[in-house]
Amino acid sequence: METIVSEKKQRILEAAARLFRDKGYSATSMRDLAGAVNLKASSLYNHISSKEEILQEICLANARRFHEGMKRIQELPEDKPLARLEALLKLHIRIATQDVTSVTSFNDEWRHLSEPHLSQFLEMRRAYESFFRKVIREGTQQGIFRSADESVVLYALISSLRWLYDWYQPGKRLAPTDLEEQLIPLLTRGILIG
Amino acid sequence: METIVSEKKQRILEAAARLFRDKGYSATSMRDLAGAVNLKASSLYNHISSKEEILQEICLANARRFHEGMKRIQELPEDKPLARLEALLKLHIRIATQDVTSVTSFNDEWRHLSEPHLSQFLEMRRAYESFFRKVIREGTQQGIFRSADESVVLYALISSLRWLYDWYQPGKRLAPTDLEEQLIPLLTRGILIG
DNA sequence: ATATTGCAAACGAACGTTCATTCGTAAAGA
DNA sequence: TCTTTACGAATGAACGTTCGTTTGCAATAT
Repeated sequence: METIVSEKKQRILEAAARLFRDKGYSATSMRDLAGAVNLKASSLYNHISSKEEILQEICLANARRFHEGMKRIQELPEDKPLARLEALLKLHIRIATQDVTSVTSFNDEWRHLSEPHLSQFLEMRRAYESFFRKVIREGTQQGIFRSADESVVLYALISSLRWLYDWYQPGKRLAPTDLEEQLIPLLTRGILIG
Repeated sequence: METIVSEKKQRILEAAARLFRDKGYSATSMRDLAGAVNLKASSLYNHISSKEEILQEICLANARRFHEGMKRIQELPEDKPLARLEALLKLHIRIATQDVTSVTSFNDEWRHLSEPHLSQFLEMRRAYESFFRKVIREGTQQGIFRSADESVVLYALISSLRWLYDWYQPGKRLAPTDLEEQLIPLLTRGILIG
């Protein structure tokens, strides 16, 4: 039984994501990673071709998640910027809580990618941020959001969710839906008028 | 003319902070750092005793900044939680905009500290967060802040300022005071009642 | 039989750090 | 005034270690 990526490779990727989150990409050695999946370092290369390929796959997988989520949100009506914004926040929260460890690589470790993957990654992120910006701008133009510096609002919102990647522990205290209920009003009230 | 830390050492620390922000602590080599201050790697050791000492000093300097700021805020009256919260946010913004590069080490690279410095650092951070929590709790108890999960509010607020360390560029577009005027209402409206 | 997986051993490169030495300057001794 | 001593700062060479990765071969699974 073979999927696109073998079961063992998947286990390696998941262990790598956890190590990258805890120690960072550069401080994680292939021997560390091998130990985490009960292998020797050399055996890893039966399943992956390089350390950086691991990082690439993790970053790319998350980039795809955001991209697909964005496409779905783009189909929501343009005259309802609040619904679109809430959907964007929900998307963030869902991705972060579903795959806590690997999102850290997506957020912090991407810079260790080398070309051409670095440029590809940055382009995808730029596109995503650009859509996020558009939603904010539309809300402001329609008089629903307070007018404020677009970048400040964008980055404040995005990075207000970053603690999730570091500190959210699945199954403990708060379920993802609880988080949504707490966070989305907290964040949207800041920009909504009235 | 000698200060506690020599002028040259200060230049090394600043170059290190920039490199640590751009590449991370582990990915920054002593040869990288030496090149940034026009020296050879071996020459650095006339001014510092180890790579980790550099990280220690950067992290400790920022921890002190937060600690001192916190002490000043603790003197504000307890029955004005909003003023205290605003002061906390202002403190964050001021520190982040004044020393953009070194705060990144404080936020992201501290984990590469070894004992006993790691424990010392974590204890200082715990104390700071604990005060932040207290301010939030007081505001809620006094009926000024909406009641919500304390941790969610705390971390959402703190990490909503994290983009500053990554992306804020001093002198460009926004002055620190502009940032305060934009950000503080944006963040406080989320938790304020009415 | 053939392909997949695991491992010990080894590779060159890079790492942080140490060392002996050198250079320039400035104080101290004659 | 000239010489000696002292010292901070910089350097190239080298140290031991760890890095990511490759190779050859045995074990296992198909």
